[in-house]
Amino acid sequence: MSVTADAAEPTRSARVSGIDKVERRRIALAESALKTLGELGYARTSLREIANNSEFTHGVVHYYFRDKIDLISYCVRYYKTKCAQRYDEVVETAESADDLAVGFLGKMTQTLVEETAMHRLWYDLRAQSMFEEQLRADVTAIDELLEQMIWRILTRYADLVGGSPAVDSPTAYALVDGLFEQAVVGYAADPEKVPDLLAGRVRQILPKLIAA
Amino acid sequence: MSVTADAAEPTRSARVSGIDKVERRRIALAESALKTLGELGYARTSLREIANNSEFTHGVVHYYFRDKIDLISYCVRYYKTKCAQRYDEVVETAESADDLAVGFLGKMTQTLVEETAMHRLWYDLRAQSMFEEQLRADVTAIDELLEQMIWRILTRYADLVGGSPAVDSPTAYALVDGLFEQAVVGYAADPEKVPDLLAGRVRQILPKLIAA
DNA sequence: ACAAAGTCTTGACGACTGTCAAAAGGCTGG
DNA sequence: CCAGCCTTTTGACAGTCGTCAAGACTTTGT
Repeated sequence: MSVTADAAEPTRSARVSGIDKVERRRIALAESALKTLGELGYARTSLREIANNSEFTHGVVHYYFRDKIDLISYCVRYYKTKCAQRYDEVVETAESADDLAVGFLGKMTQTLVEETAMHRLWYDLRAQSMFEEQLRADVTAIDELLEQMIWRILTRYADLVGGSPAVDSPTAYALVDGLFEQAVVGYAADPEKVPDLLAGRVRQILPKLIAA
Repeated sequence: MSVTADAAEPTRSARVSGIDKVERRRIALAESALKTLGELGYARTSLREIANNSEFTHGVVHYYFRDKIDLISYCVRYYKTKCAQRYDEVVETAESADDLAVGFLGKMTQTLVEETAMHRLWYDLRAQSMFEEQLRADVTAIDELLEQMIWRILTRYADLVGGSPAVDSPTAYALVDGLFEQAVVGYAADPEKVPDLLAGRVRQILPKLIAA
């Protein structure tokens, strides 16, 4: 569906080029919103703050999005299209278990460092979804995407190492995610060491998830 | 330090029985606040809402706590004294690896079911602490406590099984916590199956964390 | 070039927030 | 039993929030 907007639909009979323009505006808004959300977190981010940190006014936000949840929800869906295919290239090009492990861990620490804010926001939103029903659907959708991503890596790893996964897909995801979340939470306190610690720990765990 | 209050200190020359009374009031407020926080989450909980769901008025809250963060922070510290010793009895009384595993998993699923709201709040607060400095210290303190708790269980388990831990303490905690958080997040969607799934998964993982 | 549709700005609204101060009530020591 | 401190209530404040409407501006079809 590619980030379709069942949203505010501001223009009813949009011209052929207009619908693209609207979509572009929405994406621009979303990207700006994501920047602010990543810095302040869900709770402390207001629509006015989002508008302030962008080239738009707060009225525009409500013109392109029905309400706050609609915007956030759109942001989340937009974000997901970017995040879950992060390791796909590594999975496809790796020709040995070590290739895969090194590539995977490299990408992982890279995104931890370069997109810390976005990961913070993700864990924030997942927590918020426990209290706000309207976020639930989008959050679980992303969770499934991430789970599948980890599963692709693990099964490929098993292939290369000549074994098979010793745990099911949700378990594998929960374990890796636990390590990653720990790294995201602790990153602010020690940006130097945390990435390497994470890499080492995941590397240590990976083989344990494979059975001969 | 046992939930000491470097807080509002409302009464300066409190009578000997007065200081207890103040502390009791604080605890009552905190317990009521935790109930509301557990239901609504950190962001959506206001001081007035906390007061409404209690026998006190909103003025009293500010009489016993300097501000909102002071209250939340006190709640968190109060909560931690209850949560981290949950498995201690099991660890001490278990005489076989199976004893320990069964007891541990039992308590774990029990607290998942009976104190879901409190666990939701915990993951919410940990996420918030990434954005709100004032929560950071208390949150990491609890995290360390929980880590030590898991470590006690794992080392005891290793003893009983005649091996030694194959991962370090932070890793073990991150893995188990990942599984538990997954269960907490998913509990609302399927309260029937999630506890058993969690138990099964942890049981599957435990032996993998031990080296001969 | 004109009218219509789309886009954007601005200002306002009601509701809610954390915080505080003034005053009333209650308890205890003398 | 009264004075004085502790506790609580109540009402108000300044600020922020999401939302919306009225109008101005811009683009487009004809």
